[in-house]
Amino acid sequence: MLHAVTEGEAAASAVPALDVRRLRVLRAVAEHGSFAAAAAELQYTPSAISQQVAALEREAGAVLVERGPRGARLTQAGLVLDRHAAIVLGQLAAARAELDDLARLRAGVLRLAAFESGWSSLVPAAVSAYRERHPGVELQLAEHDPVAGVAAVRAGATDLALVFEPNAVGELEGLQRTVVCEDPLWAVLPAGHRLASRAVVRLADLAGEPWVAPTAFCAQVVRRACAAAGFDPDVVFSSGDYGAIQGFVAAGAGVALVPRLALTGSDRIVARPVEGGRPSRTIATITVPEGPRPATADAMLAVLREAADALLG
Amino acid sequence: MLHAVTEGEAAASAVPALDVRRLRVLRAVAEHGSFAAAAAELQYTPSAISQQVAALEREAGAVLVERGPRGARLTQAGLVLDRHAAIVLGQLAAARAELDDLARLRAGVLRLAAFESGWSSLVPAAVSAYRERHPGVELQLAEHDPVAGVAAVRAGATDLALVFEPNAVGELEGLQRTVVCEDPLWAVLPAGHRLASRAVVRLADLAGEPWVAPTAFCAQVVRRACAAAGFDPDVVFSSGDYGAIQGFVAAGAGVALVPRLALTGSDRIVARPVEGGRPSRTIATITVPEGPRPATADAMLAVLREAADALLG
DNA sequence: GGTGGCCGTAAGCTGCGCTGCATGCTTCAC
DNA sequence: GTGAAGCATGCAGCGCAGCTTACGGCCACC
Repeated sequence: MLHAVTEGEAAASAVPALDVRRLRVLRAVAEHGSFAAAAAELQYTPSAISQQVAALEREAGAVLVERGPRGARLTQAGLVLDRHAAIVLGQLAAARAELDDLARLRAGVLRLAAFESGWSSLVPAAVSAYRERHPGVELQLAEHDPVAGVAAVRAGATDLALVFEPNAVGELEGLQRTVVCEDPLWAVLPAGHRLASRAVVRLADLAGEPWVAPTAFCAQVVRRACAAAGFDPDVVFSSGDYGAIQGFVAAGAGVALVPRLALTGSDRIVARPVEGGRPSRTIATITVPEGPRPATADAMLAVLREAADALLG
Repeated sequence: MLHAVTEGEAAASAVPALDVRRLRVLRAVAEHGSFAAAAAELQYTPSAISQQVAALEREAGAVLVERGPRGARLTQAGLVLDRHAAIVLGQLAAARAELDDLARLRAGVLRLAAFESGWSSLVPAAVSAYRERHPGVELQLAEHDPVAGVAAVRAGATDLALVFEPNAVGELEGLQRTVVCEDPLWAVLPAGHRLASRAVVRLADLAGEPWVAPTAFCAQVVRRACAAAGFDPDVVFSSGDYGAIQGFVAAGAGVALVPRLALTGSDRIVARPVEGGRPSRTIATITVPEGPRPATADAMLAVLREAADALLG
């Protein structure tokens, strides 16, 4: 260090900081009325107490303890410092308690970002279970598409992003991805459709139908499935919302592939599992790695998995 | 130490205390957003910051800082601890400020115990000047005879005892005595007395008079003065209160010796200096020694001396 | 007048915590 | 693609804070 000593350093050396360990010693002396008794409580020798108090008096710039043959008693300055010491030590204890609450999920925050169709069943079920299990944790919920969700995690704006795949998210460098479940795509047909009576639908049988397809991020999910079945769907309508898509199907506009967790259950449509290839989207969570990640996020991941298991049976 | 390790100790070693110096480091990291910048502010090397934060995370039992290639960012636990750290450090600063106020007499308490006749002129004058000079200091006043005053100082119940001598106070072991002034004894005569026309009275001339004398602690003061003048006063009335004594004299009951600071100034009596031997009582303060003594007491001693000079001038 | 309890000082040793340097990683510029 | 810069981190080394032990002075009590 070649720099000249700054004013700050000079002041700091002239007025040394009050050492909290020594405040603890002062409190023990005040409580027990003698250096020897304080030493016994703190598992030190009386000599150590004497040195600590002397050092604290140097730091405080005042005599804090009146020594007598019958023990020790605090001076006015000592009483003042003792009062502040009680607050400081109490605050440190409060800090430790809150850290403990955080670790044990009795307190804290979870900021969750989820894609739109997650809100139809998975997220509500998980949030409800989470609130019941960890009532002390504050939940802050937001809707983000996968790309925005990952960006939010990277920016520190959210703790856990629920995403689906395939998506347009690029590299996950420095982040952690954990699979929640495989969400199977089911064929959705108008109630009177010729294939509506079948328990299972082959995707190739829908090759010639008019299609209602999702837009934007969800588009890839359906397109890949159809490509795997060997055809390119004839899209007559499209929407970014699976609810709207199912509405179009109910109106007889065409057929669709919809993730099971996004099904609405209207009686004007039928939803059927798809055989051959078992098309699905993957639902996963994105977080920062283990260390910096809050415990509230791990707990939410567990709850999300349980909710998915329950919903997908 | 043969005792087994107690639970408290085991817990203390398992959960080390949060070090306040490290909280300062955490705050700097939070403020500047990187270990390197925090190191620059605190005049440390980045390595030291890294080690301090690592140690603090061990103490806290949680990861506090999310390290990235673009700097560092606090985790939820880190933010919680940072919030508490702000309070703790603020409280320490407040403690230092209050100690400083105490040393500079902008705050604090002075507990003053004074003998009865001190209240007639000396103490009111001193208290008035003290309040004006140190308005931040709280004054707690009590009346105590010299013996009780010294006992109160010894017990820590008062900071400064105003006493007179001679008195019945024994050893002052471990206490400090400081003379405020010599308070001359004046002869007090009824307005029409045969010696009332003299500017100065010889004590021996009053040997044959009927006397009004003080009782208790003040008795010695008068008895010694008369003994020094070669006679034993013929006491016809006595009272513990110099005001009452002067009332008796005004009523013509006899003559008296009264300290000048206890004179009332009635026009039915005359007070005259005494020549030969210059009898007096000594007014002094009793305190604990220099170190433990609050600065408020030293200031009061100075004010008492000034007030005495002004009154006796 | 001895004895025990109190606090204070001196000497010595342990361990914390700093520096300095080298390393791995990422980002940016050319 | 490659070099330079910035960041965090691990390791060796060393200074110093702060503990213990030992001893002394002081006072009260027996």
